[in-house]
Amino acid sequence: MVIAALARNKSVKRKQSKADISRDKVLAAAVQVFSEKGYAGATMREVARVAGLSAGSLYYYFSSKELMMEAVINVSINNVSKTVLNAIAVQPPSASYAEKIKVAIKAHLRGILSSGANAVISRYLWVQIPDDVKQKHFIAQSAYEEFWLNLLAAAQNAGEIRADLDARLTRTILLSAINSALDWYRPDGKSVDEIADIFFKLLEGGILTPGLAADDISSPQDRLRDDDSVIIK
Amino acid sequence: MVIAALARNKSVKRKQSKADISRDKVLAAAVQVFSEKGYAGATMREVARVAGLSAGSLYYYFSSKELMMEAVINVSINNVSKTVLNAIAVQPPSASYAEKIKVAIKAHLRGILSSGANAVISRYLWVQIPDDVKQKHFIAQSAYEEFWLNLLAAAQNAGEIRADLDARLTRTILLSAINSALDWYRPDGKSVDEIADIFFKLLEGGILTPGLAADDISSPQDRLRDDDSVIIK
DNA sequence: ATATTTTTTGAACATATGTTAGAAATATAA
DNA sequence: TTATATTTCTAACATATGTTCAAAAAATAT
Repeated sequence: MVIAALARNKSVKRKQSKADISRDKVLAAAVQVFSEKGYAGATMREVARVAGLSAGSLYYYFSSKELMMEAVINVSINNVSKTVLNAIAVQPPSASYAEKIKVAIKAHLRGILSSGANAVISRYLWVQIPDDVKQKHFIAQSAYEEFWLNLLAAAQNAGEIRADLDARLTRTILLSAINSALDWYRPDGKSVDEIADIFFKLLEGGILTPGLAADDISSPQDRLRDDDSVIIK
Repeated sequence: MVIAALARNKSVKRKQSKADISRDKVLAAAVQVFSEKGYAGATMREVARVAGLSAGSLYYYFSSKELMMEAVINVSINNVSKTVLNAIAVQPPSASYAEKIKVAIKAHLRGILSSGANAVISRYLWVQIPDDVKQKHFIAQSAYEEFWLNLLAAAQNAGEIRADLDARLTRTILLSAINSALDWYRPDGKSVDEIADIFFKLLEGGILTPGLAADDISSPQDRLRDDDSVIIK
């Protein structure tokens, strides 16, 4: 076990043992099943079936369902965060913040959609995860979110983002909006780049035609009429 | 049972029987537990505990967990969709599409956040629901989504929404972004109105300062350098 | 080829869960 | 009150699930 763990370490070069291959298969299966069924809905037996092993064998690699989940989350967060950080890193110093933000968005989108079977950081998983598992990965998660906050705040300082926006909330909404692609992205539909383009457009100009944006309007909830029919168009 | 069902019908006036009260309690408990734990993670015994009944008693009102879930989804979708349709209905004929959209967004936000314990249409529930249950409520769900598509398309025809946006995808992203509030909204943080305001601002002008929006940039994923450090600001 | 280590299996266990059914309790009607 | 219908409880069932463990199988080393 200890030796296998050492050999598994990427920095130690060695012929990939059978265990390494199996571990990868199991992890991939776990990603798939957990993302499809959620934490509670996923069963060890199904993960095993997808991985092509028997249920008992899973415990040779992950000593509990919780630990397995932990590995799955790890893979997801690191995947996305690495993809984004790398994309930003190769930006030339001359790049504007707006350009950096665009690159980051595209990379994040690519990151979450490329994780094989529909990625996983997803919120529907998050809510079901046992608290102690959450805690551990809260750090990695918030480090990544901090990165975004810094990026947006810096852009705001540089005057490239409107000053009247709360950077923190904007980041939250922005990331949520991108992550939501996990819910509706279909490989047979629009490409990742096409989707990214739409996001860019929305961020650049909003959805409303310039000059026609409506002012604040009084909230209507005070004067409901139940029998009113609704006609659009 | 049949009589009770009739009495429960809102259009038949009658003293609210004990069953009606209990059914409401059970349904409320179900909403809470399902939204906190997801479909698979929720147990009938916990729903019973929250409702203040024994597990067996639940079956007097819902003959299976699936049927219970169905009722929960129903409540959620109808809640939100009614709130939004009403809000739109009371708009004066003179209202612009931009105004209508604003009202609809605010109403939707209010709708999902007011559903007692953190609402439920949420996507993390959706993915876990048995297929046959999904099917039934697919109709209500898509009717509501159709409403949004019509609203956006009409606005686009009237020139109030930029012509270069795909109405369908814009709707999907917009609704997802708003729904994501379910994931991060905290009653002790910003108010619903404050959040709605941020959404308005984003839709109106995007996040970038006008005039500084960057042009398309070459995708960077081809030239990764792994050892580059990432410096923001 | 033999011995040793690594990987996988299959059956079994304890527990949790959805569900049922009859009895008990409560409310309603006569 | 008595009789009837409604609502709730308790205990039990069948099954599903996370997990364990000794043995078999496969890989590796001697």
